[in-house]
Amino acid sequence: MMISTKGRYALRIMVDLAQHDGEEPVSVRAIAQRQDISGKYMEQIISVLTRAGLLRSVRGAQGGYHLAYAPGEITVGMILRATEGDLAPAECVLDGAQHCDRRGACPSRAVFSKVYSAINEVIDGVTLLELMPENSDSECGTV
Amino acid sequence: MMISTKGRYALRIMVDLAQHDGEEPVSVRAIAQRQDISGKYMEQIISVLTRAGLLRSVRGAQGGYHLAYAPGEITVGMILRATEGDLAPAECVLDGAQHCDRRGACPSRAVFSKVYSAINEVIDGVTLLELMPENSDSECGTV
DNA sequence: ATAATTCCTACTGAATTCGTAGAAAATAAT
DNA sequence: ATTATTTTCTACGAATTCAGTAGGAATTAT
Repeated sequence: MMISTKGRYALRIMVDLAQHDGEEPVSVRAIAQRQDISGKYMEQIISVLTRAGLLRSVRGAQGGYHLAYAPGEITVGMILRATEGDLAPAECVLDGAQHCDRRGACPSRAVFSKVYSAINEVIDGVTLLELMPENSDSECGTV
Repeated sequence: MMISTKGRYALRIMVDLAQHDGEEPVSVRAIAQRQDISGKYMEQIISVLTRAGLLRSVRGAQGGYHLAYAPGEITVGMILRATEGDLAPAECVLDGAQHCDRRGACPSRAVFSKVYSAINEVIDGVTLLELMPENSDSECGTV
């Protein structure tokens, strides 16, 4: 179980915003109600997404959030990396094995590297556009 | 960062045992010294691997552990699943979306499913044999 | 018997996760 | 100008997981 609710909520939030792309900014409260997520918790997740540059905010009354890019330009990878951090199965994959001083015995690194690549290929290959229910071919519960 | 030391240690333990395959059983202490891992902690990890059927134990003095199968028949997937649990990015991937009552909005599931498959393909495709340093083409530090 | 070893279970400190809570700052509406 | 709405920031807390430590019971070669 490696992707926490933070990342999963982030995906739902982004899809929700994608569905209101081009309209007026959407408030935290509106998303929270639709998605049935704690508004206060969502606030923090949205703030991460905003700081990561994936969302733009409009402050004040009637304010809210909207996507910083078109749904087709935002990948699942961007969203998950912003909220969950890099999805590397081990540190050595990220830092180029700085502390891999295992006296030659470094069995895991090659596998972890492959896993890392495989994950990234998937999540960087899917955009918000494909995640939107109207474009999705696999409805929930039917598959 | 999703694979904890438990899983990483397990891999090192299994490789260590693979290198002593066919010899007398190897004690926890011996592996702990070679791998520089807390013996007491290793004990718990080894016990998991044993209960999972990947190791056989020999009790009493001069006892220890050895692989339950040939190195070529034990995959990284078996080891990681035994120690880390299933490497599913989300529950819905595992249980067939029992509690996926998201009023139709289930964007994440398809991606998570793909990630899951990609991970499994990698870890089920590598055996202990390939992880052994003498068979490994990518030495630590050189890649 | 004794020493070596697996086996079992409980505990702990630190970190992470999933929120709650409150208040400050900005802004549209009135 | 005041008010209501909304973002923004920061701190706190309960539950869980991680990475070990600790101690002793059971088993067996010597």
